[in-house]
Amino acid sequence: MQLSNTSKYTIRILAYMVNHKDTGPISAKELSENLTIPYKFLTKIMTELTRVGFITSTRGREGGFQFLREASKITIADIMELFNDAIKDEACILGIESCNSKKKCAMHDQWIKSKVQLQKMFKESTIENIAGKGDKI
Amino acid sequence: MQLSNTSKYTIRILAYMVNHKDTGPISAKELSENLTIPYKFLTKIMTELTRVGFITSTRGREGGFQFLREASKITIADIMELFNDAIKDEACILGIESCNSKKKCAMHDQWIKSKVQLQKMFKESTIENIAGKGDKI
DNA sequence: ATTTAATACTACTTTAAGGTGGTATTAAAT
DNA sequence: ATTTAATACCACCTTAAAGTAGTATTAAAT
Repeated sequence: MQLSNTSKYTIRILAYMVNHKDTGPISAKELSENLTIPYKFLTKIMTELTRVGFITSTRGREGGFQFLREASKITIADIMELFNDAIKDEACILGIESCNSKKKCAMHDQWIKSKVQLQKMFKESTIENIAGKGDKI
Repeated sequence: MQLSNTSKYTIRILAYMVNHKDTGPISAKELSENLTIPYKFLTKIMTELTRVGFITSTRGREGGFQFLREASKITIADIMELFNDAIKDEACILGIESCNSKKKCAMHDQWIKSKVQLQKMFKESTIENIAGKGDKI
């Protein structure tokens, strides 16, 4: 019952990028060192984030990554979606295919309540608005 | 962001057992067939549930499994705990070791709210009280 | 006693996530 | 032109969860 490492890393990466967006492209090296994320794994993530258009990359010396989509338009839910980590509407907590409001699993009602609240939270949390919060850790 | 298959299976198994507790021991075969859980994987789970004292087993013909601990004393949180699936109090959603109320990660406040609600839900849901609910699916 | 139907145990295979290594490509700085 | 510091790509390794296979043990029914 937790996020994938890939989603966790991505959130921290993008939040870091918001907090350092004035000084030109940010390199994978800087991100890896400051966020203690394995370099090679991080570059794989960055390439993917570039591919889907969250960020752009500039190759070569002085290159790195910058936002393409506005940070206020990227939600935690978007990131979870990207890495197949999302809580889908139809997802049954007991993994039952045919579970829905007409034919419920044993935990349906409890779970619906929690699920809606979680989904809302993840959807309302944008990279922009979390980046300012929290301490530098 | 979901339960492990092992936890999902266990919840369904124990709920089924509550709903069929009058007719003596329930065999792994019956559980496997009625819940469409792979037989061999299910027996592994049953052995574990026996080992930790949720249920007892009787070997040999006419044998099977029965509750040892009362179903009203087994919560979803207990099951998640057993299979290393629990949402621990100190668990940071971004996976940061040193994250706590004094030194917060960027998502700390949002997550705390959801986390508390989830933990409460899982703790208050006992096998006994979910077993009666839902449709037979 | 033997058969049958059950659990228990041990070891293996498969799958997906997480992580690593090496090389090609790119572009600024020299 | 060459060096240097960056991303991109491709293939591999590791780990843990999920699932499978075979055999030993147990006890009721015959």
